[in-house]
Amino acid sequence: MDILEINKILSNQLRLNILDWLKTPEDHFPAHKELGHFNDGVCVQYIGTKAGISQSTVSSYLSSMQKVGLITATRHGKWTYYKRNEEVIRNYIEHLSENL
Amino acid sequence: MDILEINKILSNQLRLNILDWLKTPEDHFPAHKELGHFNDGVCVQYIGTKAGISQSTVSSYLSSMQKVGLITATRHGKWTYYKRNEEVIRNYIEHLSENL
DNA sequence: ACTACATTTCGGTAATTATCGAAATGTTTT
DNA sequence: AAAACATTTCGATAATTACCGAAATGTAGT
Repeated sequence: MDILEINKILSNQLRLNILDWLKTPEDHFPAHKELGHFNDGVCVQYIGTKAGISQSTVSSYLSSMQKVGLITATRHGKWTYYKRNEEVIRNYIEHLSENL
Repeated sequence: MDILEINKILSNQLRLNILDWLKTPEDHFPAHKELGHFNDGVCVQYIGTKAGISQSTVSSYLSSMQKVGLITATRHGKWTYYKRNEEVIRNYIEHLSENL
């Protein structure tokens, strides 16, 4: 668990927003046409549109977030879906409680 | 409580170190000649020396940390002593638990 | 294996943060 | 109120991060 890296990721408002939106995808994104559910989260395109940033930027944000474990990626057909990794998030906070 | 600002401050290793050292000053700093205790924390000079950064840099770090409330400053004679503000730190973590 | 479309990677520039030394300012004690 | 010393503020430059558009790559269905 690289606390410093996670903190860096959490020091950007857009990335905080993304993490927040992913808590309740149904409140922030249209249901995906093909899947009709959010079991594996939300696809890159929807997140980028919502955030108002380019595909390349959102992709880079998401992969950095995935790298430290905050979110997980699942591929369904053409799309990659991202969702929160609640366990890692919980661990992170737990770690802060003990060490900050 | 400005979570984003606090996260930014916590995304620097040196500032994390400072916060850590201030948990047990007696383990990391010499007892101050004039005071002989750490009730109000540690002076800027000692922290800067320990961190290996210039006075201006450490001063800027400390004031940014104070600005968001993570530490408090107390002046004793010629020196300004800084110590952790445990309440704010606890609140921050509590806030993360509920909102991250 | 080609098309159509989604996603990622690759340079590139603008904005922010890191960090310094020097100058300015504050405090205590003469 | 001047000396001696501590601390903060003020530019300046190096390093990092924020983003973008274009090119490259991956995938599903012809």
